[in-house]
Amino acid sequence: MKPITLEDIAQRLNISRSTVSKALKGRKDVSSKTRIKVLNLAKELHYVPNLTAISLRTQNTKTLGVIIPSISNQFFSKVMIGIIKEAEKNGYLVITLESNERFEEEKRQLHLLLKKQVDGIIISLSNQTNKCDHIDAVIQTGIPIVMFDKINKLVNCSKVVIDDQQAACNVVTHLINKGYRRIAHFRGPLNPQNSIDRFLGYKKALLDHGIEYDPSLVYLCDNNDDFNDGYINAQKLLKSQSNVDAIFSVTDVIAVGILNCFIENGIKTPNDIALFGFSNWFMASVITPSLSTVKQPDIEMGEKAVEVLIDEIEKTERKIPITPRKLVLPTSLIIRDSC
Amino acid sequence: MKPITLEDIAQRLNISRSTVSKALKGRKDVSSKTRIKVLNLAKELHYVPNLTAISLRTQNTKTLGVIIPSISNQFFSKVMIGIIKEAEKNGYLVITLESNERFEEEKRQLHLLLKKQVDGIIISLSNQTNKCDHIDAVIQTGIPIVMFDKINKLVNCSKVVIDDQQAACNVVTHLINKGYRRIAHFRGPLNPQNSIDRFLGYKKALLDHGIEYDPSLVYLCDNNDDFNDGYINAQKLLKSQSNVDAIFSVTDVIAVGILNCFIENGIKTPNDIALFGFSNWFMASVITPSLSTVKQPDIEMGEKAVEVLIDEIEKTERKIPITPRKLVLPTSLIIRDSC
DNA sequence: CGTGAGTACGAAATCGGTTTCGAAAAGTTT
DNA sequence: AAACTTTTCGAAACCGATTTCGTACTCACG
Repeated sequence: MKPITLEDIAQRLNISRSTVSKALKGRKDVSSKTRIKVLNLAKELHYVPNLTAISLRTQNTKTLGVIIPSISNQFFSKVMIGIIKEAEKNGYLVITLESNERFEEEKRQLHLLLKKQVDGIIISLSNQTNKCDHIDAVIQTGIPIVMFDKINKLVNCSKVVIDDQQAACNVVTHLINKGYRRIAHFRGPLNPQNSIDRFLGYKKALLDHGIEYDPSLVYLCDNNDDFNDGYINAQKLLKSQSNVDAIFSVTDVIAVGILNCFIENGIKTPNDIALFGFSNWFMASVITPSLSTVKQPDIEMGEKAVEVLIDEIEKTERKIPITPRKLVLPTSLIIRDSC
Repeated sequence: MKPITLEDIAQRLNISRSTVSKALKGRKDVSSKTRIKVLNLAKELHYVPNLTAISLRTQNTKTLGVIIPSISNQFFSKVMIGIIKEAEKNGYLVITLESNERFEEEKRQLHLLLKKQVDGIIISLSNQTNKCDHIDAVIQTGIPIVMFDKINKLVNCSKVVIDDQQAACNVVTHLINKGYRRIAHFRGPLNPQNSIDRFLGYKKALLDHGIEYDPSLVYLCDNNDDFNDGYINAQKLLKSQSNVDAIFSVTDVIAVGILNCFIENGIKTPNDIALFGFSNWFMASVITPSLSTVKQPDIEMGEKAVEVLIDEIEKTERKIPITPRKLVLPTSLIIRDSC
């Protein structure tokens, strides 16, 4: 069951394979008579061009590489939907890798993708990543790379993000306007920019409203996606007797952990302590009480990242220099029963 | 920034590129003197072989294709983790596509992967898929294909599954042993085999214990992953006054929808109506009451699928005929507060 | 009828490797 | 020293396309 090649078609028609190639690509230095013969025979034999050969010749693979910290994370898997769909629409396929929040993996996988000669790369950094020499190295090679969500500000490449600081500030401002005053923050890991930004937004909102920032009200959740981190820190908060009346949680999953702890300890939400999440996880509307949260574009973020990336790939192919862009996508607050 | 080629190395050493190739591959018709010179220079220049050229010559791409119905589904994204990790371990990269539960998409994407010349394909069928001519066509081409979870029994290829019928039977048997008698089943879509099997397991358990099967106690949830389907059908159940004392739900997400409806209507679980889910969704242990469910291998299922697939790929390359296998992975019941 | 423009096609190079085969060079045996 | 084996290397074919360039041919026009 060998696939049909240009040569096969050429032989059957007693012409050269260059003519066959030109006929199929609609070049004009082929008579319409031969063109039609070629097209018909190609269809009849179910000719499918060998993409590997084309890649070797044209030096592009029509393949994109993606590295994300976690595949089973609801947000990232939604982004992947957008990436894959938009890529497919433009004739690209997507190779996915998972860094598992580890820097060394991320670095190794980046090399894998370069070796595989993908036309471009989309990446969201691991929590461990604080140096970006590996990203700079990619940029040096001339292969376009786009970062999204978990970015590093210092790297000179295109980025697709939300304004985490502004969104966080909006959340806390909303809580303050509702009358809450002792607002705790369950923050994410120390390293990632978006976790930092959400924390800074929290501080900024307090400052803007003349509320003193109290470091003892900030709880560190090392793993954004583990509700246990929320649960355990919520226990600490309850023990601390700190009179907190609201919590801004870095993610919805952490918020669910908090809520669980509150239910077990008879704390009523929002009456005793209000709660605000982040990400609009699809379960946020289902739990009791339903969780107020920040709606964050996910599929759209993937689509935009691909749009930017493909634009840069095409520019690179046409030797047009690329200038890094930063897309900031809008967020909005979803107010539910938890505050 | 052109990458280094064999030719580059050959020229600098004044030897031919065939010798360079042979030196790098450790062939024995190269003197150790030249071999060492080549290896050193290759390392010095950071030579990276061009995978596209190798693919063209060797006729394999070291790439696997995966088609799943939904990427953001917790189960499938876990399977993807296993697939990607195991593939990477064996020197393969993975292209992922999402059929979005649509037959036409699935068919089109299968063609995309063939065109891309992946070495093998892993697929979980969409809900719409009931004919498998497109799969048979792949088998005809000689490219190994492995189905997992949502399979079609009639297709003659390797499969990695759980015993849905047995697992469902175990669930309902457990409920019966606990004293429940009017057990409803919230079933999945009519088409998929696993949804059928869970339904059959439900019926079998009733039969085994002399409980009459009552079709009016079966509720159809067209979308496994939409808790609203559970919510709405739970409302119907409450209106029907059917005295149900337990529900076996086709998925945990549906079960959460049911639970939500019960909470709103003051129905206590498990006291008024017990509840049993399926899949061990990571939230199942967090909700109140925590949900009894079936623990189903996910990452492992992905790993096994890749193991089988790569074995078949290697056999195919060595012209060894492949005989389709069926791997049935074990499941277990997790008993929590909801029953 | 000769010349120039335009048309239609193929040979060959190219992409970057792998592999076969033949030949030169070195070493071994009689 | 002749004959034979082994080692070492390179030319060339190959994988399947694309693309440049040269040539043969047709046609129109002076």
